[in-house]
Amino acid sequence: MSMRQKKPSAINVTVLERLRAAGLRPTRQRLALAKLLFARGHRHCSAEQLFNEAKGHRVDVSLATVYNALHDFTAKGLLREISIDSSSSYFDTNTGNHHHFYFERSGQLEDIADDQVSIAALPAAPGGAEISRVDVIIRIRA
Amino acid sequence: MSMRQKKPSAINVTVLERLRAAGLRPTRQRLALAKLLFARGHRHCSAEQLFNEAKGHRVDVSLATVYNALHDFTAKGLLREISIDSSSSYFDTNTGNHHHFYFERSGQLEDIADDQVSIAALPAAPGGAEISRVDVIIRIRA
DNA sequence: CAAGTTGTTTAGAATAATTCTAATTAGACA
DNA sequence: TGTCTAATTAGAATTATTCTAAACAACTTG
Repeated sequence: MSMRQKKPSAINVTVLERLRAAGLRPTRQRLALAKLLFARGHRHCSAEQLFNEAKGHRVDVSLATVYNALHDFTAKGLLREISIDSSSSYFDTNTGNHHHFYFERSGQLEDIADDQVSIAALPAAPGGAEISRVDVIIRIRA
Repeated sequence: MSMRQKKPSAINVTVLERLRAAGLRPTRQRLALAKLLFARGHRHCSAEQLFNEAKGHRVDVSLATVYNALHDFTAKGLLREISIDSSSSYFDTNTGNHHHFYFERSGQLEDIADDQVSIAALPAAPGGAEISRVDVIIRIRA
């Protein structure tokens, strides 16, 4: 009967279902992190950012768990990993086809819808190999 | 009169001139590294790779110097830095407009000439900001 | 619902890439 | 040549990330 016993809200249910559907055990930590990631619209997030956010929300997880969760989510297609800057990588909750603006000054990323960029004349992959994806990054200086 | 006294070859002269033109003091180490980088066609290279190559050629440089030189060369427009993989960055001797194939299996990069990829309908940068460059990376799985 | 199995979490150590520090060395130019 | 200043260096420090091995918790079965 304590306040600690949460009744499952809509967001909790959908997040839980997403984890299960992906074949990931919905543990406390994964649920909490997924909720932070997927609660509202799409977002870009580094491991460190998510870790700090979790701390802010009194979610007690280790940094190792954050890395594990991000990689597990990525492996199951719930996230997409982007590396623009060799100093750290970002995880994008938008896993569909799309591209990015990268603001060099702030290190921020912004999505560009797939249909905003049209690539004509993509060269064939050498040796008929399979293209796993095409990333377009538009770097903004100022 | 010793063998140690090298007479400047064509490549040495051009490399020396390139450094001077870029406003970089042509020190022994920078000359040796630039020679390795620019001797023949374009190439992609990590700091570690260049360091090992230097060792193989009995060029006695520290890893810190390799990093310094690569960053100095990049700052002066002699190289372009690319980060595809958050685990390490590559430096490309081709500083003109062009794009890349990235072979996920081997970690190798291959240039794609600018005219092989045509991007139509680039979105305007938010707030009229200046685009510093557009990178297209085609990832090859197999 | 108790026990067992397996997948997860964790703190902390370990690693890898890169940068920093402070002392030494060496181009440039008078 | 001597002086000035930038470049080099070894090694320590830092940062992002991964590993390790033990503790734990989710699912399953009895």
